[in-house]
Amino acid sequence: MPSRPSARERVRAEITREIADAARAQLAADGAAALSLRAVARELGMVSSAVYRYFASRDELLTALIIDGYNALGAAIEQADAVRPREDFTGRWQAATGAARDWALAHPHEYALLYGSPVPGYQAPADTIVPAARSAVVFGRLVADAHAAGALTAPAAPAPSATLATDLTQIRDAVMPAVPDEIAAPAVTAWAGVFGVISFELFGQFNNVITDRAAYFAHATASLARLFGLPT
Amino acid sequence: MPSRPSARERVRAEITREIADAARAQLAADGAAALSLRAVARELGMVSSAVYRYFASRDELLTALIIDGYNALGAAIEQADAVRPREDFTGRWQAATGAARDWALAHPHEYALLYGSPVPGYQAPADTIVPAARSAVVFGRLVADAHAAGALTAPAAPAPSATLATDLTQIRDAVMPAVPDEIAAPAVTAWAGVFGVISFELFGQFNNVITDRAAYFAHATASLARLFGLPT
DNA sequence: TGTACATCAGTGAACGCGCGTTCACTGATGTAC
DNA sequence: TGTACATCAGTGAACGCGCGTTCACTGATGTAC
Repeated sequence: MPSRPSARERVRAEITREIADAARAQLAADGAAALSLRAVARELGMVSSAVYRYFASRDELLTALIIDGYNALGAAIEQADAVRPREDFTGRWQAATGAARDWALAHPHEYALLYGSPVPGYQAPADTIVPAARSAVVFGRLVADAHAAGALTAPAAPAPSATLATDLTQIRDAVMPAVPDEIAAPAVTAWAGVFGVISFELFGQFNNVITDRAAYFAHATASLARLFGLPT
Repeated sequence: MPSRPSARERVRAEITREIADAARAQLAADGAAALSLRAVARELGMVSSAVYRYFASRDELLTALIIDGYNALGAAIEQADAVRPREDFTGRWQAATGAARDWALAHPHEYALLYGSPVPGYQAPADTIVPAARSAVVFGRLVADAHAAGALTAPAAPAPSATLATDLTQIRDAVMPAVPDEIAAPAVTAWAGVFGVISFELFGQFNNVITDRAAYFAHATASLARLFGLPT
């Protein structure tokens, strides 16, 4: 492992990136099911077998796209959260959820790859776990910050059962330090709810139902924030 | 249009059903992307071109499966709701949401077809609109009943904006008679949230996060009910 | 600085597969007189 | 009741397509002495 990459290594990294970019463009255009190694190779003027120098299989290429997608979404949410004042918890919530929706609308096929139906025959490897959690980490910190500041009014929600408590302990340790179960549990639900609303919008469930999607989304996230006691 | 179906018509209906059943079995086994007219024909011992006597294209077969899926899910939710006492609104909510989850777990690929990523290249025709709304109708009636009985405490949610109000008027007329905007809006969000939680569970977002899925789901739906003022 | 060898990227052909859809046809089932 | 004709289900071959992956190979780039 040399301290500086050799010329060969730099070229290799460059072409690997080009392949991933071409694949991402194809994903954006036609969706994950239509993603093909041969089409990517064609796009780059390579012969299809050459791609195998860079990715061992179609699944490995797909994994790279999934990781990139989680990171892109996570980065968008992080940035939206970061530009708000730390104590403006409601503003951070609105910014973070809005960024999630904006990213999803801008990258519908990538969003579908991450949060839609699993790709048939594809098994996500362990490398995707950390990137997948990236957006949840931002959100968890927001909840933890708000709770630490005493900004959350304990929600009138049912107390989590004992079995659920062990799951919540893990979640707390990972992303929501010091947040009690009565807040952590509905916080997870609020988070899942946000993605539920985004998916409904993107996957067509709001066709013929909601026309002013942005207004509805703002209202929905404001409602969901109440679940864990954040005033909106 | 004869008053009684002829023998030929009955046979035709029978075989049409057999094709749809075989297609559904294939969908359940491998998912929508892997659904192929040829495989269905093979399964039934027909030649692939014969299927075209019954379905004009693969998309038309897919449409039939989607409609059947919405109807099956809708029927499951209807039935769960129907066996509870009419005034037990909380029980009806738990039963209806639980039935939705149970059906989704029992038919993951069908659920993915209805609520997951859109099938690439497939455009849902108007025939799917009514069946798609079937489960929402059950839920809307539950909310309307609870509101009429005075069982809903007006939720401390933000008032819907003016643009959103026109959408809510339509929704109210269609499925939630007499329910005011301040309740109808968060009710839609609660409904979307339920499917968000189900999708998170089914599509793998809870892997390494939630182990006791049933306990979590019960807690999540209890929380979500609060959004529109239903005590749990 | 120059040569010998090892590494690696990319080629091109091939394997074996499955798909949706069309079309001219055979033969059975129904209908009208 | 019996015959002539129309309707329709199902056949089999074909078209034209694209896919993932393997493999023996050429030729360029890097490395060790």
